[in-house]
Amino acid sequence: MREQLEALLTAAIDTLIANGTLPATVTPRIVLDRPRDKSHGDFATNLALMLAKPAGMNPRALAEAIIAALPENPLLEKSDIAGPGFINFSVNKNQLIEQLEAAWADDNLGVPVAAQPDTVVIDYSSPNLAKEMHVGHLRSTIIGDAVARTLSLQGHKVIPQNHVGDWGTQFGMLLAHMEDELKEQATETLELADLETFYKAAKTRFDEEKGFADRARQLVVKLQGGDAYCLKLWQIFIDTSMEHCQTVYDRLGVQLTHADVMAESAYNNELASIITDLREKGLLVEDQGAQCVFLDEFKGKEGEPLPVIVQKKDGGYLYATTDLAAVRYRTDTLNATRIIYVTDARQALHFAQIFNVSRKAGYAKDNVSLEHLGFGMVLGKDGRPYKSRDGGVTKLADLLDEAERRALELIASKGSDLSAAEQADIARVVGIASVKYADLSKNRTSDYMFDWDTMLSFEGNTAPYLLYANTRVKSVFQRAGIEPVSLTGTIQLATEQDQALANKLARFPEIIASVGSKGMPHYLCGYLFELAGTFSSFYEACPILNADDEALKQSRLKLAALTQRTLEKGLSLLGIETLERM
RNA sequence: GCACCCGUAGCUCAGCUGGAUAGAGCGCUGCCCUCCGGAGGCAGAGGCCAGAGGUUCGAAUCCUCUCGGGUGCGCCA
Repeated sequence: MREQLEALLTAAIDTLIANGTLPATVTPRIVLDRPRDKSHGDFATNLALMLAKPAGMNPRALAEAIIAALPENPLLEKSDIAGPGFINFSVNKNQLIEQLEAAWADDNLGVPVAAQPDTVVIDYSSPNLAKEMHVGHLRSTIIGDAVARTLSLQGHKVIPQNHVGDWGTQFGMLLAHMEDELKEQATETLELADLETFYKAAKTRFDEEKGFADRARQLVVKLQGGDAYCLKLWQIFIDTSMEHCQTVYDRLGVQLTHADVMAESAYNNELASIITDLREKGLLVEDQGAQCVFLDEFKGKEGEPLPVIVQKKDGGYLYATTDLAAVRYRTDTLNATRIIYVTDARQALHFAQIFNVSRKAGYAKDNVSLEHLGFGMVLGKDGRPYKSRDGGVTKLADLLDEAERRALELIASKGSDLSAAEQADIARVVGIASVKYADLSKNRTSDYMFDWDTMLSFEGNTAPYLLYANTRVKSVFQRAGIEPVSLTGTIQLATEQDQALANKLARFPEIIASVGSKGMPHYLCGYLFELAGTFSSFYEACPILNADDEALKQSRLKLAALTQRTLEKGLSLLGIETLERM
């Protein structure tokens, strides 16, 4: 609907340029607002105000000209000029109904399939396998998953890449500690029940035990030199750690699988050629023994160009090198047209540099979009980075346990008549959903405060509220014994509330479009919350099963079913499971 | 020192590429249960959008400066 109107306006502007009303030099962005005030119509544009100056016209006169130049169309009921020169559009009611009927018949609820699908590589989660997943990995994992799902729905080819850290220097100390543990256990397989404990033990020995650190360094060199024994130990560790990750992904309802893993180490064989290539392209400069690419766009402490170091003076490679190799692989081999990185906002400079070098080296041509979707930190109620009670990092598995435990307490306290098993399952869904939704509903770019009470509340923009709203709509159908698919009548907009709900439902596709283009899942959360609220008002004011006549009843059932499907689809795009009862 | 992000109601947060009277939720106050799940609905109070300039027909939004908070900046990732 928005797209249709944008097309109409583009046509109108073209007409005005063709007939000389507007200078050919203007290339206006078509900006359409959804006015807050209903008296301003369904859409509004400030085009006339923007173009008044270049056209040398009075804004209101120009607005009239734009309206006159709009092609004949069934979409608009009327176009009014308001205030200094806004154009307010009212959409034809039949068009609104038609759109909803189309959405009704569509599994994707009217979300259009991209005309020119992108091949989107989305790099997210990417934990360091040396440790167990902790809160720090939560945001990347679930934001990335939500964006990936949204892009898939839009018909893009999505290639998730879990760029796990499996090759850092800390693997030396882990291998050294592992070697000793294996000797003690006298087995081929190592029980790594608690990776975090194992890591801490190795770290302690590295810091305190004499000789251990040296052994660790030697093992790194041997490992990176391809020593079979070291590789074997390393592989055992990596496999175990990956299994831990997969368990967390499965619990979180994140779609990542083993097939999406493209570890750092997978690029090992490419690193030398990256250096050679950069040198051939004249981008490489040796500085203090290190191989660097200097970028004029980035200034260092003294205002001098900042280097990106791609090879250390000892010959070792760095994460910048690996990231460059990854860009090349993603464009050359995966044919990406869009590469998205969902990482901590603190890595903004790093990615700006990588993107810059990638362009200069030709790893990413102009037709490839490189995007860093940064996100803020998870803070505790004290405003400091979120920590567990003992002050250490919180393991993700523990966090999810606590979420489920708290959800179960909450459900039990409501006095449910459901069986213990059902309650446990509901608690699982509600607990996980609450953690994810609390995160996804916040603006990605800012830090947010992690607060159990708020996220588990049934009031406000929370997962429990939306899950409840969804089941409540479902219950209308259960009570009436009606299958939504059996509904026959067409939608009618009998009252203000029917109309308000219809308008809200019709906006779903444009919300999806903005989530997909900006990688901002919180737009969808805000929309779902508004939709649930609009439904509540509708539900309060409009009898459904007791509607005045059968046609109205059918219409309202259809609006209700559409609301339910939209909620469920929206939540599924966020990677959130829904419930039949709660 | 330089760079990036942030500062919106008592609290937690929205505010979509500048747009019409700055919005939610919690908390607070007051209404609404002969009615499909009250885990609701309706209404009210609560704001110098950190501050000062500037650009514009129009600024929470863009530019400059100040104050306050966070983060990053050549051989970790």
